[in-house]
Amino acid sequence: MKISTELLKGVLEGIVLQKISTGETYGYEITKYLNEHGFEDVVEGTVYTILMRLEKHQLVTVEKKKSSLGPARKFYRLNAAGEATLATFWQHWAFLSTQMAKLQKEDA
Amino acid sequence: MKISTELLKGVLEGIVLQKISTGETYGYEITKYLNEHGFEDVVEGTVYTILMRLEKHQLVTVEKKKSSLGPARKFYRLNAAGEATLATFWQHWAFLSTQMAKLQKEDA
DNA sequence: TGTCACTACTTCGTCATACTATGTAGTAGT
DNA sequence: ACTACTACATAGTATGACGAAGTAGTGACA
Repeated sequence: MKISTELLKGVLEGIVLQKISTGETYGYEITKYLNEHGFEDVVEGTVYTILMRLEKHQLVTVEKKKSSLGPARKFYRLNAAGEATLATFWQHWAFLSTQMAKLQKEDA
Repeated sequence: MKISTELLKGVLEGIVLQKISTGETYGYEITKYLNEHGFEDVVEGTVYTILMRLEKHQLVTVEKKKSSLGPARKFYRLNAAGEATLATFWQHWAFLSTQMAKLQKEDA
């Protein structure tokens, strides 16, 4: 299913944070992961810009490691600020979901 | 709760469509409604730009009516295209919610 | 009469974010 | 050499929500 790009705004960053929180990972892997979990149309460029942003906002730490099958990978890990941002994200998401569910039932 | 503006992208338009679908209404009323249903910080300017967009995309019909306590109101109603867009919106929302719920549980 | 509060709509400029498109490079297999 | 896959980077574009400001109509009240 092709979700409108606008609907993904703000959401993708949260998903990337979530993915990183489950263990260090890198851009290419995140992209593949998203593509296999309902976000088929998310491309590398999008993921990399998010990762750059996370780094700029100091929510992650980065470590470059050589790979045996291709160029070096940049592994990302959440720091405390990143964990906090992720927690806030889920709170916002939960709140939004709740409100949306209510509005959808309203009247009908 | 103050939801990040980015998270609302695409969502607000859906909510406005939903609200209109429950009976003809106008900008000022929609704004008040949103403010009382979890979207406290949505301002008039935002709602009016959405309404303009809906009209431009021909998803609504508009009818101006005099009011007894203020300037005339522009009442909006969904047409067939609007109903279809609303239905699609809820499908996308449902899909997104489902995926998000899965990702949140993943690993943990 | 003048002022204020509330109702109601409009528009301009700004910002953040996702996407398009393209490019660079390393490794491995043929 | 060529191709495929892995991996990262970035310039430019479009979209949509928001801040801020303005315009108007009505009624209340001093």
